[in-house]
Amino acid sequence: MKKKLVTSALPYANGALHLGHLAGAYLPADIYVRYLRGRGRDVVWVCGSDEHGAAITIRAKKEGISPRDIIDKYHELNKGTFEKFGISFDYYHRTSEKLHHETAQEFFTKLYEQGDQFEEQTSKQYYDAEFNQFLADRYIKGTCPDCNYTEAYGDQCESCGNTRSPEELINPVSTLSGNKPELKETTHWFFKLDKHQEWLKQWVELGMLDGKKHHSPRTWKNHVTGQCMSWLNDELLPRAITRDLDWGIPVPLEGAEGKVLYVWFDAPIGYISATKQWALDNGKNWEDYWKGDDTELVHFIGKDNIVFHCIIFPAMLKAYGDYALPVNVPANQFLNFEGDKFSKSRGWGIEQHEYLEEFADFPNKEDALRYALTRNMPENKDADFKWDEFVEFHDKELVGNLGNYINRVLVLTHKYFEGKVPASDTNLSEKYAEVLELTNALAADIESFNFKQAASRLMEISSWGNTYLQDVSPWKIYKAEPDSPLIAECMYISLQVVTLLSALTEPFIPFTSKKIRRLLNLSELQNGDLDTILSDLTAGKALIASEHAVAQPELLFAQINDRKDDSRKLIIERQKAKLAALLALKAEEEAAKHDPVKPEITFDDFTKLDIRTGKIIAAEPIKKADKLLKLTVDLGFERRTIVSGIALQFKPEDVIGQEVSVLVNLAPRKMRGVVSEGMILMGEDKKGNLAFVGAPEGFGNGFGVK
RNA sequence: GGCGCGGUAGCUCAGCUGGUUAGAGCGCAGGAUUCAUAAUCCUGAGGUCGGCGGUUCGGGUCCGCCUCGCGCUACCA
Repeated sequence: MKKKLVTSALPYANGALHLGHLAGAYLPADIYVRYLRGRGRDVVWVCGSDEHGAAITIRAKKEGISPRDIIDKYHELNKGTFEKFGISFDYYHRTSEKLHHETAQEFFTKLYEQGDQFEEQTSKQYYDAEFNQFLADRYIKGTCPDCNYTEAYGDQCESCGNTRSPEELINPVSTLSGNKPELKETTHWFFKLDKHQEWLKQWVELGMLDGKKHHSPRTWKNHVTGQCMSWLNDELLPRAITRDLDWGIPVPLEGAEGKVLYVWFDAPIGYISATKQWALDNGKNWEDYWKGDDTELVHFIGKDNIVFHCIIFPAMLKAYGDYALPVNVPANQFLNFEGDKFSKSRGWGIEQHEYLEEFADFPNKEDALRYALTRNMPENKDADFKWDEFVEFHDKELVGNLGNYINRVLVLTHKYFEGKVPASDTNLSEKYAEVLELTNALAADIESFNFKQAASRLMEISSWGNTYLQDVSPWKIYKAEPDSPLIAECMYISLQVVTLLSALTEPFIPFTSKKIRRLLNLSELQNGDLDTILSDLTAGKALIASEHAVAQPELLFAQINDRKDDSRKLIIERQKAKLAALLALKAEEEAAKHDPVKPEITFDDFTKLDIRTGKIIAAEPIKKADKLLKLTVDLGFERRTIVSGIALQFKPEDVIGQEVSVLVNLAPRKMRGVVSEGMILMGEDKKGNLAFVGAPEGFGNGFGVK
């Protein structure tokens, strides 16, 4: 069996993680790795904090603390929270470590020395003269040309959500000095991704690498292959891998002072440095897990990371040479929260550590959440986390099905056999048949990354147990014939199934698994134990021996909708009340929202605008543009072609004859190949509905609007 | 406009390379049972598999067109 190297996306050490993150890249990996350990596989699972990038330095500046303060805080928080949820990384590293800096620099240097992997490009970028430094996109603020939001960043406007580039911003300002930045030339290194396009395509589409079969593409998820192919069928472009910034990994070249590796270049190398550190601490050789034919790499990520992990990082690894490429990248889609995206700024959703605090008095809260997230994992499409579903999974499946089953078996064992596993000469192979089939299916589900289905198999197994108990009904037999061997047989088999469940639950709900082991009075599971149990099951052997004494029954889960104790229910009610309050607040804000009044201008400014009345006399759609209409406007003294972004709301035939106001002295601009000579004035309401602003019918064309 | 993913019972979702009467859980209706946390077990009702057309002996499953949802991307002077 080959070694396995498993990675989970490195969390950015600039904030806490929410439930969606857990369900996306950490919980599935944990299930997978725990399972592999149980099967006795040689597996290493690494992760760590991603601690570079401009977002961290900007935040530090804003809060008057150092970047180090921020990354230390969130590294500790995220690491600790993962531990509390039983997320069992072998190593949780951080990219600010010296070992990582060295590893990333060495990686860069080796590619650089090959001569044909990188190219230098010089371009003009904004520069802050006072601080003597180039400005990363995030360091530039200005007015968004789309929505007039005055605090838009150079890479994105947080008000309208559109992506930006710094040059588009109106009145750009450096966030460092507050001055207007100047454009200045700077040189950066670009990774020539285009060089790798051909083999990448072969690799993703056919699973072929260097003329050999590397993996079966059918085992990859549709949306993963799909997104990769949409990139690979297009033209890949060289990507900048350096930035002008003072926080990060210095570019290890002469004359590259003030430049660092771009975070996305250094972050995935974090998987390598984490493995190195783990190997150092455990007396292993990291290269055994990264290089050669005896190892398999699997990346667990969210869908936003697909391109990095399936195209860019593999290209980097291949360019370096020797490294194994991932055999699968089981990216999950996104988890929403009660119908909307998780959003820290809007307070929508719940973070992992918040959950632990809010549910402090909820018994088995870790497994309750792990289970709910697993059963509703966004494996192939976006999913929605709802408290009602959380309650349902908990009370119906964990309590009613699994917990109840185990309790029934233990109670009956004590009732009829003084807490000892009875003896029986039944044919286990025969009795195991259906359970074995379900168990094999569960294992296959995990190995093919179908964790949602695998979790439901657990329920099928305990459901089989419940049905079996019901079919035999030992309590009925007991009334007529207390010494019947059928009772012993039934309990003997049921105890085997409970023992099996103690191991099968481990990857999913490890805290519960541990409890079940304790109730059965069996030792804690070790690596490889699951494998032994599965082969015993296959061979029809006993998993728990006759005469073995089990512990006193104890409930594994406390029902939420409990008639006698509403404490758990109240916790859920509190969460729901929070949601209702947020929704009310949202509606209120929505109603009160209005665009801020723009900065004052002079009358002279106003008179520069030449606005005239006009009438649309022709209109036609523009090819390959959803939102644009090509309009011909009669201004009385001339006719003009004007391109207007109204096609989503107005059909060409509806606007002909429309009276409009036109800004006529606006500089012409070409859009989708059509030159627009002016702008039609439109009113726009909160929902984006548009209305023409024009003189009444018959007013006449070409008159000034003042 | 381009690209990707999805549209299957009231709800949440499974259905691999096409093959007999389309499945599960929850919910609903009826029944059984009392070992068990009002838990469990059985039975039942419910779907023209988004729409139209095509390939095929046969299509939820393949192809084309259309439509709706989500995401990325271009365009909103």
